[in-house]
Amino acid sequence: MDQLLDILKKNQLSITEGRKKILELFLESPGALAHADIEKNTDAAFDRVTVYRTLQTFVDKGIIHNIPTSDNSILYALCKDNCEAGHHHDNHVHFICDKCNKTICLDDVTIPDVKLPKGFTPKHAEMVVNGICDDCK
Amino acid sequence: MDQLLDILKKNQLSITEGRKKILELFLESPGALAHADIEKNTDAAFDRVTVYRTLQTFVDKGIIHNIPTSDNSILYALCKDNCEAGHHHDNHVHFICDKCNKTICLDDVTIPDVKLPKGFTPKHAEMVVNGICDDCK
DNA sequence: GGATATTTGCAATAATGTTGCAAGTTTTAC
DNA sequence: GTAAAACTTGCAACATTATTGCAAATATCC
Repeated sequence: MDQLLDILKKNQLSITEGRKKILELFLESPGALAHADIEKNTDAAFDRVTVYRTLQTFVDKGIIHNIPTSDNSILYALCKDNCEAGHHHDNHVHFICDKCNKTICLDDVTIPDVKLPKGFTPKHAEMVVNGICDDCK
Repeated sequence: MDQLLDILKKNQLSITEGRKKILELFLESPGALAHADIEKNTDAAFDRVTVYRTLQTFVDKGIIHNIPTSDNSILYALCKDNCEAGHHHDNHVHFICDKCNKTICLDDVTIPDVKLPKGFTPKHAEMVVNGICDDCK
């Protein structure tokens, strides 16, 4: 309960119904959420625009991060505590289950470094693995 | 010139203006292309629908593959020769330059295996690295 | 509690992607 | 080479997804 307000306050965001509800969804969800999931789970209580803006705000503040997927749907997931605005520590692997279609943050699996060709300087890496998750095995 | 027809024939596709032109763009381009890039570079000579369908056909045949990006735009890039329908060998890292915004296939950099938690079975992995490319360094 | 700042919802608009179908093109078979 | 069959294209209509301006509503600050 307090965790919600805590996160919003720490990021200097006004406390509003929409932000509380949407953040709650993320805290409850084991995996990542798409915009559509959020609309569904809030019974369309909030305008689509509000959802878009809230998600964008959360991304800007580093509360959530987005996950690239092979089918190019937009997914968002909670960042770990040590994420700060503009400085995500989301260098973990994301797993998408082919069966239940859930996206799971594997917080303990860090993305390995790769050796790039000469002249290339890496800044950030993303890694997404598809397969069968623990629940569906 | 012949390379174009070769690829189309090998994949049992009819030779049409649209397919030739779009495939030519991929052969000429050093990096990945978005649907918008293709429309721009063909002077809108082909209907949007045709471009969508052509890209889909190429993906189905394994001529091109799509690349997940953090900003969830859809990018397509040529597959290496050994790609076959349904069996892409595109297990290489993609690099997106923060400066010139180009996406480059690092064909020689294979995606490393990661150790997943118990219960997770991997099927396929994607890896995208952001940074500065060889041209912009 | 009231002034200020922020957020929301609505409306309009833009961008993106999909489907059915008739017309046009390519391929195949003769 | 030609005609039939198969496939591809363009158009129109539609669906979905995302963005912006602005007035009304809400939250914050004092």
